Amino acid sequence: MEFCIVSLLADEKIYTAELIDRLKAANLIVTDGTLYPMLNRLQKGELLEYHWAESESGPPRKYYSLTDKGLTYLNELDKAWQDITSSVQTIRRGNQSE
Amino acid sequence: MEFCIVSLLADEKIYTAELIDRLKAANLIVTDGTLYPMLNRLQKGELLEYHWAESESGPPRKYYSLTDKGLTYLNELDKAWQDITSSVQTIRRGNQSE
DNA sequence: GCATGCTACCTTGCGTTACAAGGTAGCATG
DNA sequence: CATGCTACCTTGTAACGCAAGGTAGCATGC
Repeated sequence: MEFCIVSLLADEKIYTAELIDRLKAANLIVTDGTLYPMLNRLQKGELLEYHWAESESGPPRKYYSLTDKGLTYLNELDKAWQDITSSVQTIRRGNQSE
Repeated sequence: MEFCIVSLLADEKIYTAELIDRLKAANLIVTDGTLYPMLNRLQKGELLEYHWAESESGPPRKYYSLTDKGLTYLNELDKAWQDITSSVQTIRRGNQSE
């Protein structure tokens, strides 16, 4: 999940509702109660930063973007994800019989 | 994790220490404190069954195997895993830029 | 200009999962 | 028969995602 968030923020400044929409478009259902704590945590870890921007219709929004540190972190997550999928593939390869 | 366990038990009767070895061989590190509760849970859900078998050197072992219900469950997990990897791929595909 | 509603932010409590640590007991070995 | 190894299992802890609920800005309609 974190991997997906950080990945989406890699080259775009997005606020929470947009994030949810992007994830939904990829068939990943998440609620805002999941994202807000995660975004705050990542921001406190200096992996994300944000700036306020006014909305045309409603209250202002927090647009998040990746810091340099966050970019490094993304590369680690990317590697970790590759390791996991590779491991699962290894497990599954031995058991094609079902 | 559950997916890996169920997958490994699909065509072999294995006991816990062997399971840990197979997972380790695929670069997945798990402790027995993780597996025992999981195996008991799956067995209570009638997804796994076990039989005792004596060891040549030490106490008897519980050899687990998949039930029919467990096989159905494995197919669900397999589909779920494919969905997730597909979703992550979609997310990543839009962000090759870093 | 005030009430209503929508949007966006955030918090709290719950269930689940994986781990570390510790505990019991069978069996073999010297 | 004492020691050690193996195998089983439990307990407490931390992290994660979700559901539900809560605050507050801004727009809209009367």
